[in-house]
Formats: sequence, structure tokens, C-alpha cells
Amino acid sequence: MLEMDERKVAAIFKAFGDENRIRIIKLLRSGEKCACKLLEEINVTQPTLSHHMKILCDAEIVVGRKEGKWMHYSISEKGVKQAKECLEQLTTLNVEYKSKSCCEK
Amino acid sequence: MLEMDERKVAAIFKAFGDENRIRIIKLLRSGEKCACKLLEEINVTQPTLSHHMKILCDAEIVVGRKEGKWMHYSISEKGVKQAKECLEQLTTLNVEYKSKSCCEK
DNA sequence: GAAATGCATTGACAAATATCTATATGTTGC
DNA sequence: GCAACATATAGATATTTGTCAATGCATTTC
Repeated sequence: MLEMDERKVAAIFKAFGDENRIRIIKLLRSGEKCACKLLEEINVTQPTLSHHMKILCDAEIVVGRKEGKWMHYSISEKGVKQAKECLEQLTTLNVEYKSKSCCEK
Repeated sequence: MLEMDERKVAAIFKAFGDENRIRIIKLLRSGEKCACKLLEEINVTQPTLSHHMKILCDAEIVVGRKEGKWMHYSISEKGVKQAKECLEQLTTLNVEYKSKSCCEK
């Protein structure tokens, strides 16, 4: 995977960085759910839920599927894979270019 | 691993959710670096860097080691492992309790 | 087509966050 | 001890973000 720019990486992790969005993702672990169902379970108004769903979808962590007047949301396997690779790439020590710590007594 | 509460999970990902902190982490991939070196590479003032390092350390993504007047920072293998497990746990479909999507035409 | 329903968008507002300057704290070398 | 240096803390400020009420836009149902 090509290394993403900092802005994109930050956006992905930002999407994970909110308690209510964490709750939403947890609810989606048991499979696709429509917005009205999610709304019953988390303690926010409908516009706030819609806002969170947009952030999760923009970050490609969640995908939405419109069916009539309902929106069904589910965890995006592709997006999750990307997030994991991102975290992996970000945190893997690069021994090849390893340098001594700069300041010495 | 025990499932962490939403607050803690959000805090970990929040720490990854800032462009400058992403840059800092990337710099640490090549090994331990002191604050002054990091400061040369990212475009913020010294107190701002200090602030970011605190957030990264609090989230246990980075560890600091004081040596005389210098602070040496490095990626925490333990913290990174925890973040990865957290992401894994959060995004793994729970087929056991899988339910039909609620709203049907 | 009018009413009802589900969701998105807009605009306002409060809380959280990133940033800076100024200052404090701790360490080293003279 | 004092000056120089590295980092942390405090306080102020601007920006971002999470939230809500109000409204708009589809879609369904009668």
C-alpha cells in the first residue's frame, strides 16, 4: 500500500476518536443496521447521528446502502483493512534507517 | 484482552487523529529521538510539541525517557500492540449475534 | 396528491482542541 | 551560585468539533 498523506491518515483515526462513533461501530459488529435502529441505541438526536454516520462513511470505515426511505449501515471490510494497514505502516519500526538518538551527555 | 470502555478507545484513536502527531510518529519509526530533534522536523513551537508528546504518552503510543536535560521519545511496542488489538476487536464482525437489518420494505 | 415517515442539511452554540507567548522548572558547565 | 540550555506548564486565543432545533428532500402509503 502506498503511504497516505498525514491528512488522510489523521481523518481515518479521527473518525475512530469519538465515544459515540465507537458505540456505533460496536453496534455494527453484529451486522448491517438501519439508522433508525442505531438511533434507538445511542443517546443523540437524529441529526447528530446523521453527522456521525457521514464522518464514518467519509473515512470509509462504514458503508451506507439506501433502500427506499431507509439507510442501512455496515462496517466496510475494505475500509477496516485500510485502517489496519495504516496503523501497521505507521507504527512499524524502520530498522533500515535506524539512527542513534540525537542528544548524548 | 478485555474490552475497553468507549472513552479509553476514543482517547487512543484521538491521539492518532492529528496531522502533526502522525508526522511525529512517522519520525519515531526510525528509532528513538529527542524532543529537540523532533522540533527541528515539525513546524510547531516547543510548547506545542510538548503538548503533542503528552497526548501521545498519555495514550501510551509513545514512551519518554529522560536523560539529563533531554527527553528521548520512542514508539511504545506495548501501546501499539494495544491499539492494534483495540482496532481488531472493534471491527471484527460478530457473526454469532448477527441479526437481520431491522427495516424492510 | 396529501400526509406521514426516514434521513440529510443548515445554522447556532457550547465544549474541546491546537496553537502561541510568557514563564517556570530542572539540568549542565563554568 | 549563575548563566545557558531543554523541556514543561500556564494562560490566552482561534479553530474544530459535537450537539441540537429547524427545515428540506425523498419515499411510501392512503
